Amino acid sequence: MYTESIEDYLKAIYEIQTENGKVSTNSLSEMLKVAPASATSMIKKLSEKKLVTHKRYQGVKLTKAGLKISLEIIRHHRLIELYLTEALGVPWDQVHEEAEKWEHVLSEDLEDRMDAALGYPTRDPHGAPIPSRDGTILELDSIPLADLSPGQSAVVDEVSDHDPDLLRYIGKMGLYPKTKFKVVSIEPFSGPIRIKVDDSEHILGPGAAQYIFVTDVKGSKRGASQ
Amino acid sequence: MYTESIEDYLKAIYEIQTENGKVSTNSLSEMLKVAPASATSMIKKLSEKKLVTHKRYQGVKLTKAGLKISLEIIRHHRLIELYLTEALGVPWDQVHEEAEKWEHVLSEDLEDRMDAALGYPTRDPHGAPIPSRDGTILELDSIPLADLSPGQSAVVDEVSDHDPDLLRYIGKMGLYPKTKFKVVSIEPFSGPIRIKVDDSEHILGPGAAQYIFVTDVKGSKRGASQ
DNA sequence: TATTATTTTTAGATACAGCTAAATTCTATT
DNA sequence: AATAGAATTTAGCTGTATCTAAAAATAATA
Repeated sequence: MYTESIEDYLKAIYEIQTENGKVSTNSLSEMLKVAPASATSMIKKLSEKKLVTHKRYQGVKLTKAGLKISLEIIRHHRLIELYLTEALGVPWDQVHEEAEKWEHVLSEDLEDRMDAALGYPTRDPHGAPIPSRDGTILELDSIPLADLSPGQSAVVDEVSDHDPDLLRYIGKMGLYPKTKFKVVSIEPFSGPIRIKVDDSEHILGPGAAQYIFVTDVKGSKRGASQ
Repeated sequence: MYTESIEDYLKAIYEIQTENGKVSTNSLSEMLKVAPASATSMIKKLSEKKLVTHKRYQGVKLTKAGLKISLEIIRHHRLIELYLTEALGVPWDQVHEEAEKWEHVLSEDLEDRMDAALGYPTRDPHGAPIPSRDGTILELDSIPLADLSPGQSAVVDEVSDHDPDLLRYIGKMGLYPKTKFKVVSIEPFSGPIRIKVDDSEHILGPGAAQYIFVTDVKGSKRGASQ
């Protein structure tokens, strides 16, 4: 077994790798809220344990072994998030924080029990795919809501789970995963977006629209505002 | 918030205090499986934080503040044990180990949700009382099964939860808390005990009978074998 | 290209919680 | 009361994960 800290780093590396491609020392230190020097020394340790490859001054990349572990932790995290909402009614903006602690202490046995109790789910409450036990994960091809054009309709696929305020904001509009909506208008220059959900209209800040990913886009695409 | 280690020590001190009275450095080091010197240095730290009182070479005692924290952790532990058996079907010999890890990461909010989901229970799966949120705990006056006399009947009140093998052994005989049984015979000199549970007879080693606590004793008491 | 700015790494320190070995204090026995 | 044995404490060391400050390497800009 690895330390909690090692697990946190591996998970962070996976997430940065997936979202941004390159994983720099700084990006890690920011995500984990530690000093850059701390990230450097942990990278060294991970590298010695063959969990990441690292060329000095050139970022890190997960090895096969490192990827496996990070997906295990992410599986824990997402199963727990879903379990907490389904079984204990925890609001979706709180489950991330709880799961951050629980993911490190979940036994294989309990993982299986939760999985079964939830009916072997594939998505967490924010729409993020839950990796399978053997370490495969669904690749999403959803796009930011901000990229849609007026008149288009789409279905919410996933929302970012890091900011509870954002989640409450999104929740207030009912924009949960699998919710269908239509774009009424988009003001240019990253202006507000008017959307219609279930016949009620909402105005969405572009900051939020960046973190809502959608799929099943229908309707003609007009020139997107840069 | 206190470290996991501090919480473990406080919990151990409470348990030893309750079972044995005096809490020595050695008893702590044994229960927590650390070297005596490690216990000494932690005792020093707890003393500085006013969580225990300590006179050199004379054992420790929880302060009011220390007692409060230890009961909080024990509440977590026992709620989690019950939750895992009730909600996820974890066998009663496994819940202790899981709870040892979970107790440290349970938020107040989740504590309340589990409590409510379980219907505000007062006992854990082993019959141990669950402290209330405000830090009160039921004092049990049950006695070891080993102290009963042939012919007496009683009800299982609590069983020790530390040894999974023992729990499986007890479980095989159906001696769960609230189970009524009758003592058929007790061989002298700490010999085996014959008991009748639901019309089926079992033989119980005296080692086990020491860790099963009973209440509601009925029938005449004959001279107990020393 | 030379210089500045940014990023990353090294060096050295701190806190935590554990360890062993040796010294101290208490308890029990002769 | 003296002493042997057990319990406890002190002293000093280890490993993990963090930090700050300074040095080195890379990237950006004049």
